[in-house]
Amino acid sequence: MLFDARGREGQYMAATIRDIKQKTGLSLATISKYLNGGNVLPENREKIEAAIRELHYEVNEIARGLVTNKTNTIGMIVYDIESMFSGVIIRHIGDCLRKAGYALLVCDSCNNEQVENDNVRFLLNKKVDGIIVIPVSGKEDFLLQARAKKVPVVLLDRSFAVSDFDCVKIDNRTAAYRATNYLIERRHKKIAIIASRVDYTGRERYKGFCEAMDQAGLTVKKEYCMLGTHTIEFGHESMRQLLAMKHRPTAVLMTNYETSLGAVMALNESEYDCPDDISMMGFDDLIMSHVVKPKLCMVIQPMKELCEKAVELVLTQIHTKEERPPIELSMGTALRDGNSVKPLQEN
Amino acid sequence: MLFDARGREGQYMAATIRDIKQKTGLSLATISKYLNGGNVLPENREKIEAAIRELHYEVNEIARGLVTNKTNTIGMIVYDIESMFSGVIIRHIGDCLRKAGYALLVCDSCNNEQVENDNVRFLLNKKVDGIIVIPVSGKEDFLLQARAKKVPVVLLDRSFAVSDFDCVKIDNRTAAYRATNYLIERRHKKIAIIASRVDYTGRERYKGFCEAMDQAGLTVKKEYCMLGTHTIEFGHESMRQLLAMKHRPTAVLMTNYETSLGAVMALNESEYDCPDDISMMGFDDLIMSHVVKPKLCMVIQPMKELCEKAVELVLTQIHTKEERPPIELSMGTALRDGNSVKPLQEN
DNA sequence: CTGTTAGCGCCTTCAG
DNA sequence: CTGAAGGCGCTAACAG
Repeated sequence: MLFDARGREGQYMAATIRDIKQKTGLSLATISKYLNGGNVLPENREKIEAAIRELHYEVNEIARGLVTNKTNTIGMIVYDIESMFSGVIIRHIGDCLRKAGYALLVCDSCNNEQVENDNVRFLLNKKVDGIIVIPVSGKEDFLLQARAKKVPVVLLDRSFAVSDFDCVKIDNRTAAYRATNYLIERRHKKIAIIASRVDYTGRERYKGFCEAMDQAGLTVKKEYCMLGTHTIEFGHESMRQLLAMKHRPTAVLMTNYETSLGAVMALNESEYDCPDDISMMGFDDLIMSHVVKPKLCMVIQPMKELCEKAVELVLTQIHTKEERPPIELSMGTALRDGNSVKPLQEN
Repeated sequence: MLFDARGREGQYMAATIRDIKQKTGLSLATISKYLNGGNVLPENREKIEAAIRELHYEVNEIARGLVTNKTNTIGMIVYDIESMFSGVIIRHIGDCLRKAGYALLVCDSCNNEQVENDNVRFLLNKKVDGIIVIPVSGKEDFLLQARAKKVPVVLLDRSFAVSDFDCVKIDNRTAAYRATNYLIERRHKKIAIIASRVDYTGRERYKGFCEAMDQAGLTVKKEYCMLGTHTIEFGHESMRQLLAMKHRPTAVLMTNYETSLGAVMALNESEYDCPDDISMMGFDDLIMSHVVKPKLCMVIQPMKELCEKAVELVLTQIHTKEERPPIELSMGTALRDGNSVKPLQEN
């Protein structure tokens, strides 16, 4: 049995502010003030610091949080932790937050709205100061609990049709519009698209695609529009179907990372060659474009900037008490060249 | 200004156990007991449940944790959140934990020992009940703080040379040994290896490689041994160098996911073809093998089982107070066939 | 089964 | 600048 300075018994008890009170003879208030950066007489400061070293004292953030109602922690909810997209985002968000003196708490929604909902509860329970979220779908109900508790929320990458929350994303419609135009300019007419119909982002990209086609006087063939889930599987199956068609498209636009991956897989398993048999244009460069041969043409999102802005938004929400209307930031994208699109001849 | 039942004022105050005491006329103890699943008179239970609904009461886990000294939360520290390997692990760990009624708190070490160290502190501050960690390197110093506080720790995938902590991993030496043999059986003699010298795991795999070579009477050429960091960049640069050699190896063994990725990238950028010009064998199937052409031969780790065991180990540590010597679990691997290894002719 | 009384570890008024 | 007292929200003994 161990007994500490206060005569408590147990396996292990961390030193508390009281232990250092006992050691220094100072009052709790003085010590607390020191811990929070207040002014203390030099000799007292000495004493306190010595005691802290000696007792290996560390502030109990839980107890502190209980009274201050702050944790200096931001929660992040990603739709799918297995997606490389999530990994990159988390890395950037974490970096920004660290610099700002905040910690990050990550949750995985497993592409499941129920889990997503639980995640918000969990973070709220952990009393995070704010939440950054890449939602699973287009429904924002699960965020209402945060709103009710006045916890700042920022949407990242995927927003909702009409949203009441701060949001940082790319201009999805324009991005898809330009990517489609890139194909059209190279004389492609039979263009297919693989997009998510689950999230708002996917639907926006689909619209950009249609706009570009319409504007070029090209008809959007219904069987060329593969609208489904935001998954590798869907990308794979869609590409498989497209390749099996009697009238194969000459080009395919994959509008997110997962479906891009799946489509490439399907192509590799087939007897067809890119770009000779079919041209491909992807979304989101995450290493994969370098691993795959030929190098994919892709729409590039400014990941780091997106994250910086998202962090900036939560932190300002936290530091300004007054309510303000939600801010929606829309950033531009770039088109990165590759060898996966073959210019067709004038027919 | 809002005033709640107790006359407090402020922007927003969650209902507390006291509010429901006021509403029901019951004592704190009774309510607390109800909340913790104790037996309460039916009529009182009614009252309490009504009050909870009415006030939207939710337990404040922070306050609860302060007194129980438990959080029902496990911390997980991964060496690099951008690695798909991390994503897959986190998903599985999260699933297991959820089923067991525990929450997961994820930290990214950014491949940086300093950050790794901070992460442990962070988790300890958050009073997690246990920690599962995939370490950055072979040093275990950063875990001593956890040990000092008697917080259970389990190492996953990467262990240390001599470790004092529970650990779940694969039999790295045998895995590499078999992979090498696979190449040797196909008459390869000039075999190169790309491995990490940073972590214990990498060094073990290197040993397995050497053993197989020795046993087959083949010499391990020094310039064929690329030992460096566990990164895409290193894999890329190593493969570049190997391909540029006058006496190119006929086969390359990439001993982890990151270097496998990098090596494939380098190959794609080169004028060489796999398996005609060079054969390749990778580690860790994470979709990539399907995206890459030709399909890679790979060593497959039982990811799900690894995670299940890791969770099992932390939870038992948590639930049994007695100290016991550390357990080290070593699981077997499988070799998955592909088209990336060309059998050579009898020379 | 219920109520009372102490804390958990810390911060924050207020006097001095 | 310092000290004493009260409370954050909840649980854990005890009595009854």
